[in-house]
Amino acid sequence: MSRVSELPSAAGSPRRSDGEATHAAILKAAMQLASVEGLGSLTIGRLARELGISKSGVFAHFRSKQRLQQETIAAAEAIFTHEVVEPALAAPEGRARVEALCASYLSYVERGVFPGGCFFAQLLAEFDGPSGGIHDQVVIGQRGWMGLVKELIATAQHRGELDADIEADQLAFELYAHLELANYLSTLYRDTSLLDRGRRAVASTLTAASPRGMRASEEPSA
Amino acid sequence: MSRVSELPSAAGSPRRSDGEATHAAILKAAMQLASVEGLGSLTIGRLARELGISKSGVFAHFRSKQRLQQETIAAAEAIFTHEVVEPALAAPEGRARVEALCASYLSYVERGVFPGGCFFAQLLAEFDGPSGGIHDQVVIGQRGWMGLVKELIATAQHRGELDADIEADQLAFELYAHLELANYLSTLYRDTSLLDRGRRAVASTLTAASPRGMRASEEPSA
DNA sequence: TTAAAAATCGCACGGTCGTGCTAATATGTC
DNA sequence: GACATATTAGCACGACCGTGCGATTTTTAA
Repeated sequence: MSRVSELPSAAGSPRRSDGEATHAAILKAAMQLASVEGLGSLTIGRLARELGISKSGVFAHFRSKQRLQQETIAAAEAIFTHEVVEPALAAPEGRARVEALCASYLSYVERGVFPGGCFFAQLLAEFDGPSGGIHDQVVIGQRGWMGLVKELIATAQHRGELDADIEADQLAFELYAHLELANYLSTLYRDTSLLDRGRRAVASTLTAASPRGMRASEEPSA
Repeated sequence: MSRVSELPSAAGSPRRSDGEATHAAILKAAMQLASVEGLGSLTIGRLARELGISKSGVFAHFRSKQRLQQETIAAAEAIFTHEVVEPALAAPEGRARVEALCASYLSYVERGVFPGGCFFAQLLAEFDGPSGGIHDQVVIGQRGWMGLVKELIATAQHRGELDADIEADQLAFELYAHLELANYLSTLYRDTSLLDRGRRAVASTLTAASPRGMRASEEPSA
């Protein structure tokens, strides 16, 4: 579970403890840098400079730049899962869990888990062009996120807590859109209060998706 | 009106016709490249290679890379205004104009006016960090767009075509969010049918924002 | 304690970047 | 047609990029 950075390397290499620490330190710096300036401006020389080690010292840990990028994404995924997905799954199944996921995402942006806002929103915009292997990795991650949102919505619908006549895909799109733009604007303007627009948008979208007959009172607890 | 690329150069230089043509060709290629791979990977050498002219030939037209970036953004703004804003302003004032703006934006993405989707969505994500002068230019452009959406909404509210109790800023945020995500996803998956999610999201948001008493029938013409 | 191997460094390579400088060439004006 | 000058090419520079290689240092297991 906690062994994240094990892409297919595995076998004949007993890692040394100091090496593992450096490896982790590099990935941490890489995630911060990439979340602010994008994976594209993630540079081996720059990481080395910032960490006070040599370029070769950094390079030796990933034997190509692509590998460094992949591991950075994987490490960020682990953090995202821990900071956003797991807290939401702790909420009771159904509509509450949908709300928890949205709240959890906005809080993750607000707390500055990554200094440049949501790590994956950055990726989404950066690799919309077919830029090789990274593009596919981004698509897979995106699909997973969208799938999760949709799944939680569908469950809420089965429980009668959201209008079952609304396509889950469509509702997922709308919630996702609010989360993303809240992230972008709050990052661009460096103003976390903009996240409240996202919160209100999520709330009003969910209100509009309440099952028929449960309307008229706009909010359950306002 | 059509003289776009006149940043403060103006005075003592009567441009020659061939030079002006090259200048325009460079900007065209620059916009295409930047919309697909971002302003960051806009490179003088690469532009030269693609256009079959020398690096110095490109460089001479903008006397710094920053200037090239600024002019590229300015040129893209002109196209955006022509392709999105002006058609919307041709629609009758009020709610219709709000709908026209959203439709016009999504159509602009769909038609592939820029090969990498919306030029400014790319910028929004790329310069969320404080990366110098370009950042400010992006903020200004963003503010202008958001202001336009908000203004059209406010007008529709004054005319009683949208619920005046909803904050115009909030409604603008929600519509904008749908447009942006539709752009991102359709670009990422290279599937323009994803834009229909945006269209439906816009429609349902506007329906939910209809003035009180005009509800119950979900769509005016469905 | 010693030996194997992992971690790190220093150095070098070819490539591309942005940017100057000078020289050749094309255009538009008188 | 000639002259001024805008345009473009050619070349060089220093900086940084990713990547390889050998030497050195540090950890760890026998």
